[in-house]
Amino acid sequence: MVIPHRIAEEFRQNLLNWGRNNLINYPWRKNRTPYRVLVAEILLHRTRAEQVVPLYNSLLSKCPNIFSLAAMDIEELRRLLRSAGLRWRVDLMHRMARMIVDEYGGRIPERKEDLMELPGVSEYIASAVMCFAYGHPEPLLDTNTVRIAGRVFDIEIKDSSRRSKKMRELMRSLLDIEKPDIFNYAMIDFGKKVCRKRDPDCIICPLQICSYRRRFAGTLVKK
DNA sequence: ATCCAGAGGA
DNA sequence: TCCTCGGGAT
Repeated sequence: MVIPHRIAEEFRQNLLNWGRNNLINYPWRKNRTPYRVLVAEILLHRTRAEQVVPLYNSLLSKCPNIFSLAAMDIEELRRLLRSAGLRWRVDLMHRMARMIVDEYGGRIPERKEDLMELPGVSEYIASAVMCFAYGHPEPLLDTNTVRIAGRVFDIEIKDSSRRSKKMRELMRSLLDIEKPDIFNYAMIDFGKKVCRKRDPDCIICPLQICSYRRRFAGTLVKK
């Protein structure tokens, strides 16, 4: 699935323009050190962002850097993050912190291959750190961004599409090379606020080339 | 009941 | 290329 350059550019500019006034101001978007981005992305793993905010703040006050996280008592860490569920994720995060201290002297790797060697870190979290912390133009495939691409370009989306290489190349062709972080934030927030999974707000959608919109509008008229 | 800024294991 | 993990919000 190749998107014509002009269509991709139009999509890119429309999305960036929407993001200009609609990006959400999460705490992990303010001071984007590699450690803070990494911790946030792990907490955001299959967990709603609004639910992560208080946990992220309390975790960072307890563990302001990778060394304090690696030295943190595992039981205390489990208690701190209990309400987020996915308890095994806490153990992976702790193992990850110790590995970064032991093998990288406490510096978060800047190579994607190195990041993906860390426990609990795979394609998405590695790409997020590369983009948001280090400024590299990596596309992000998550539940929001894949859904948007599927609707806008009329591609059938399965749960496995997040790991699809073709979908990744499509997302890369849409990505804004100059502002990859803003583009990815805009994609995530647009998927959350407008192009929602349930009840998408097609009325205010600034993107004009979506086939899903036409189908949805049709059902609205019938009603 | 369904879904959530996915990753690990089979 | 399947499936499971998890508490919490809607």
